[in-house]
Amino acid sequence: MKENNTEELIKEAAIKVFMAKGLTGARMQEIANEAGINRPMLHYYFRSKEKLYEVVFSDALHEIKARMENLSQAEMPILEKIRLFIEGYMESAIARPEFDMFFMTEFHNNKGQMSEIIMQKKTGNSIKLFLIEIEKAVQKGEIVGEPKQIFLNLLSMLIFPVAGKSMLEVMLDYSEQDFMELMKIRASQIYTFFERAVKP
Amino acid sequence: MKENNTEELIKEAAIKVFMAKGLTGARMQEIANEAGINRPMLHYYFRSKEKLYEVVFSDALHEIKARMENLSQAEMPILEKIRLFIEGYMESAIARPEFDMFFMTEFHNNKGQMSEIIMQKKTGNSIKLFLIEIEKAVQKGEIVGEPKQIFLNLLSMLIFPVAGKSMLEVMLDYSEQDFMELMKIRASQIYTFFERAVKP
DNA sequence: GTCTATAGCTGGATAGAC
DNA sequence: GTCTATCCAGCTATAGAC
Repeated sequence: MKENNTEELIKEAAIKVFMAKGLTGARMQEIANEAGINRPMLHYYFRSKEKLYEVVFSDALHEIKARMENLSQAEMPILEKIRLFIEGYMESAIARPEFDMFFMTEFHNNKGQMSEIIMQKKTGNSIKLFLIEIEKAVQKGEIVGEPKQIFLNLLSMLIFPVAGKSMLEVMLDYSEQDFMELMKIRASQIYTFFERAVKP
Repeated sequence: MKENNTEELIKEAAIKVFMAKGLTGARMQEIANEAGINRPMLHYYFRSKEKLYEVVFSDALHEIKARMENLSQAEMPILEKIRLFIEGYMESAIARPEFDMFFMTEFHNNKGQMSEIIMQKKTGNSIKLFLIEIEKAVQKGEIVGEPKQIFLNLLSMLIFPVAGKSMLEVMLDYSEQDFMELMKIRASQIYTFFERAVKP
């Protein structure tokens, strides 16, 4: 049963290194060290660096997709839906804060390929659906503002502080702990801010 | 006078390639192609890949620093100061949208080194000063909210859409032009949204 | 200053013993 | 399945002619 164990060990190590350094920045030696094994083992289990990366990527995509699909389809006021979405997103983001920056980098370095993947897996649909719901709510007068822009504001407030963790820690002179304190209350803070900004 | 010309040509090409692929992802050959010269010329002018990167980095830092120091020190209502800051930031960001993502990546890959640079150049100070101004304004009752969080919301709305350009274009199925349309009206949209959210 | 040719190294991948 | 030794491609960097 050592198979599963080593394979899992490698994957965890690979997540850590690839998320931190990216595909080109990561070194197979570093992943091997992190996993406490030697380089040839990586190839034994995953054949090549690219293949290993693909596995890590596709696991992460699965989780990010779930994070984005947190919008309830039930009948309820738009602000209540958004409140639930914010809470779901932040909960997931606190558990795996590396993923936000990882995907921003992926899109940046690899726009074409990402576009194909998103189209295939229809991950973009849930986003567009969300936007449409906001448009309807604005038309009905439930909330006020320019739909695309307020949606962009919501996404920004959710994603940026998580993706920009390192940047903020340096700029604001925060420790990892200060940052986590900020994140814990963030869901409710975003909601309050957003609600004030869009309430008629 | 060909010196200046070629040197500038290389720098522009290097900005383009480094910003898109990062230090490890960029290839000297690609920079040479982009500049319309051959590889040895890059070394003739800048000695090494690292040195060339440092030049590009330090130019970009200079501009980003200016972008962040747009907060007027004159006596005026906090919301007016913020309005001017938003406008200044967006104007600069539209001219050089690559820089936002570049620095997020730099901080992410290189937190320790970035921390040293920021401390030396005191770029962090203007950020902290901004935060203090917001704290004062909240105390005086000019605006309402948790200072750190509303500041974070403002930064998010400014930086994320620019840094996440590629991500948003794919997710929302936007062309480069759709995106630019969105950005043009963004400064005033952010201000309106922010004002509604923090006005007592 | 600009080019061609080439040295030299880093790091991914594999052969083969155990 | 795991390790040591080794190969080889890709890339940075430089020597040297013009």
